Amino acid sequence: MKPKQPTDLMAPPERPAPVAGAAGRAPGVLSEKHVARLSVYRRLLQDRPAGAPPEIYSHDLAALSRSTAAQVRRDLMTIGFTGSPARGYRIDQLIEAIGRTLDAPAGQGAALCGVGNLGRALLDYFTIWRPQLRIVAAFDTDTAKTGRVIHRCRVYPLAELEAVVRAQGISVGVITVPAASAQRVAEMMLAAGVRGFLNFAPTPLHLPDGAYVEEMDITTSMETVAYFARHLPGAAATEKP
Amino acid sequence: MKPKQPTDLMAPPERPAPVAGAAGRAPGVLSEKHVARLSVYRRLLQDRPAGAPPEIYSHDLAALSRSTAAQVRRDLMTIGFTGSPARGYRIDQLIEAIGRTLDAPAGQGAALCGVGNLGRALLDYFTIWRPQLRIVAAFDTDTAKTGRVIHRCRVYPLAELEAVVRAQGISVGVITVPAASAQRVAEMMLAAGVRGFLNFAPTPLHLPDGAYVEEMDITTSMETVAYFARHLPGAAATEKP
DNA sequence: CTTTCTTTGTGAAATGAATCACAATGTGAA
DNA sequence: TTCACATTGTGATTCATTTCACAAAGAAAG
Ligand SMILES: NC(=O)c1ccc[n+]([C@@H]2O[C@H](COP(=O)([O-])OP(=O)(O)OC[C@H]3O[C@@H](n4cnc5c(N)ncnc54)[C@H](O)[C@@H]3O)[C@@H](O)[C@H]2O)c1
Ligand SMILES: NC(=O)c1ccc[n+]([C@@H]2O[C@H](COP(=O)([O-])OP(=O)(O)OC[C@H]3O[C@@H](n4cnc5c(N)ncnc54)[C@H](O)[C@@H]3O)[C@@H](O)[C@H]2O)c1
Repeated sequence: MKPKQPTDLMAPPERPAPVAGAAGRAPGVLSEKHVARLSVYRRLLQDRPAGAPPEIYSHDLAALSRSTAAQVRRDLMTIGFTGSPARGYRIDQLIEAIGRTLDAPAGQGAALCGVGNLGRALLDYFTIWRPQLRIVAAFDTDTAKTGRVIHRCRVYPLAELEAVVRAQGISVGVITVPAASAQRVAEMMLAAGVRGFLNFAPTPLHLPDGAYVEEMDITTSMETVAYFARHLPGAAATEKP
Repeated sequence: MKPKQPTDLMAPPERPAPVAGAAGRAPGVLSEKHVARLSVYRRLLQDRPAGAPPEIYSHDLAALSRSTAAQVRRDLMTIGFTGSPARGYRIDQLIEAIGRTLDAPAGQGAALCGVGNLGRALLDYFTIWRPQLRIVAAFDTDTAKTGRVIHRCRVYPLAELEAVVRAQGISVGVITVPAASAQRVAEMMLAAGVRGFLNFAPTPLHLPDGAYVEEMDITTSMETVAYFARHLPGAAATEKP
């Protein structure tokens, strides 16, 4: 009946507890929500049609991104970007300012582990990607897949992970291996110097502080959507009457 | 200089504003966060090894799911599930209780639109899926893909969407078409009766209240991970010195 | 030049979510 | 049977995020 963790001899009762991907942010570092919204703003602004005006108001950017005008202004405030009351925000400058915050000046490399159905789709998707953040190496245990180049990305055997990650200074890892291997592969990447993880396997990763993990849990997202499809205001619930 | 939205003649200044997928929840309906965590709890409990004990403590479930014991207890409280102070929570009963909350008693059908790289990977992934929530139809404009059966799922031409969705009472839509088509395809699905959307296209969908949308923005997730890989406490930032 | 707009930037307030902390519970050991 | 103790359930509290609301700015019209 003893608990696994015997009430931590001399620490306060309940665990310090990780909230999001990693431990509490350092000062001056944005929150996950801010970063995510800035990423969306930038993409929407970059995707604008050619003839569009060179400025934009907070409420127009809000409408594009399903946000609110106040939220947009707050977000831009956090990166110290200012506009003019009469003309709004300069789009080209805003894109650049977001880039200064989000992008690594010298670029950043990512590695993908598990070149299966999903891994190949992602490799394809990210080839058409800006040089600031690219998948520069892939790894798999299947010898039918290693040694080849898929979607311009070389696929290495897993044994070479440490060497390749170190040599290329890769800091981001994308995990698309079966659930049973995800934890082990993540630890290998961490040991090789990877600091940020995007995990598609349906198992939460357990990594120490000093690693940031984002769970892309498609199963949970699907279940969430299904739940709200039934519980929306005015939904007669898809249940037998 | 006139704004697109002329300060809403008689509504309060700034828009009511959608926060998450849809409008404010009805009373008695869980929050997105609660639903997402419950989904994770259930999957972790179902995936337990055979010999594991039939009960679990909040702090053990918390450790599995990267949550906290207090959080777990709160979540179970919201669905009215109770355990015993001495033995914890009965796992079989808990799985069932979560199912009563998350699953539609009569099952729920989903449709996938866009059978490309990502769409095929998802079809494959969701074939091995419990009957409570299944992808029962796929749609594409490419005649090379329609008429066939991929991963046990029939692929229909887009023109048949309305008829098939209505006939099968499909309530969930998965969007994996190119960004330029996403909004149009979503509107078709909505018109046919789909209420919940999982959008993989890198453009936010604009649907009226009465639809729930979850954006699976892989690009943004990737940029977020890259950002925190550089800004973790103790990260020397991947920038040239 | 002055008036009339609309918008920005931002303290202050409101809302929402996570955490704390502890009384109540009940089990197993003595 | 009684004691000791780890865990549950939950009100209260803290923390984070969003929204409100308004002073300040500046362009256009008269
Ligand atoms: N396919 C999807 O749409 C989808 C959706 C959500 C989640 N996922 C998850 O993503 C992961 C991959 O899915 P998939 O459909 O691509 O599976 P898959 O079986 O097609 O691909 C897995 C790949 O990983 C490789 N692999 C296995 N063990 C490995 C190891 N230890 N190191 C390196 N490579 C290894 C295999 O050789 C294979 O190429 C799974 O965890 C799955 O649950 C997939
Ligand atoms: N591949 C990935 O890993 C990935 C990652 C993130 C986001 N996405 C997004 O998901 C979407 C699909 O990506 P993909 O790589 O599978 O692209 P893809 O080009 O391989 O597939 C697109 C499919 O949609 C079909 N299609 C096109 N227009 C259609 C329409 N109006 N109605 C129905 N079907 C239509 C095409 O025939 C094709 O089969 C894109 O929006 C992409 O940006 C993909």
